[in-house]
Amino acid sequence: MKIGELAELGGVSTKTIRYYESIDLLREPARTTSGYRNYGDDAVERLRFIRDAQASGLTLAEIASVLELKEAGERSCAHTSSLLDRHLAQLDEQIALLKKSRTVLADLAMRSKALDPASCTDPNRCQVISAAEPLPNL
Amino acid sequence: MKIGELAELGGVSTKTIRYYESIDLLREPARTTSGYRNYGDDAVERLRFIRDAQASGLTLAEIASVLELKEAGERSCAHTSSLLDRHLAQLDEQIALLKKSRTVLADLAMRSKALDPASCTDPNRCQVISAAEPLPNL
DNA sequence: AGCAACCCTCTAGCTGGCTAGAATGTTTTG
DNA sequence: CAAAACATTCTAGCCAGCTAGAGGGTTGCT
Repeated sequence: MKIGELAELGGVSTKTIRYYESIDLLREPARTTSGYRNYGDDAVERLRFIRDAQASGLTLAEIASVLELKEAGERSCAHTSSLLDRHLAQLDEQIALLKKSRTVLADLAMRSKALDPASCTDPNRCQVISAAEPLPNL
Repeated sequence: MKIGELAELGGVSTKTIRYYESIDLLREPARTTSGYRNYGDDAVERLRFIRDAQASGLTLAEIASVLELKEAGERSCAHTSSLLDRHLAQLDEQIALLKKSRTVLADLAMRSKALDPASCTDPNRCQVISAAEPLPNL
């Protein structure tokens, strides 16, 4: 199958496929005599795996490492599992941070509505924002 | 005050200050005869305002627009207020998305531990990941 | 006079995940 | 047999927010 068909089946663009190849996420496929990439059916599987793994929050680099391990004959799911665990922890952290931000931001928004605009005179300061606690880094 | 001192007081690097100037977030300061940037005390306020606003989740572009309005003599906090409201909505959306992702990811992680590794043989697929629902885009 | 610590401008690169376009070659369809 | 639809490689750019380095000049102290 040619790159266009693979792109169609995998739900990505041909450019994306070539890009994936360039970062060694997809192996170089066979070529036709005229130089066109010629994929087998397994390429669709692999592409979909990438898409699903990406949707699970793994970066392309991480996906590459999973695929590499699998290609090397690694039978265990431990690597994938630990990646997932790590992402779960990150996700929790992120959610906590966002919630904290939300609290502060909601506070700011309320304050901005209660303030007297006429008292807002300093061009380098904003009462709404300056008066608030700084948020944790996102 | 010279750039190094301002950087120190503002908690950023001198490179960052020059960068902010390059994107018109900071105005061009006066210069000494030898060409050094020479800041007044208000620069510290402005830099801190930028930092605080950034911590509130505003992008540098948005901060620039707030500062621009203030410089133009805008007395009302309406702009800032609406920016904050918009960010609040975005934040809520983001949190909801992350929570959804978290649920799916936790499910995946559990599944990966319950699976029999020996049955994981297809180098292009991973039972853990392929079996799951795709997550919403992050 | 020498040296460190500061400052200047300018260009280029980083992160991640692509996307766009130029210039060219091939395959398929009518 | 011509046109369209596909394919190729290559270079360059996007987003945001910086950071690094080259190759200089200035300031302040001894």
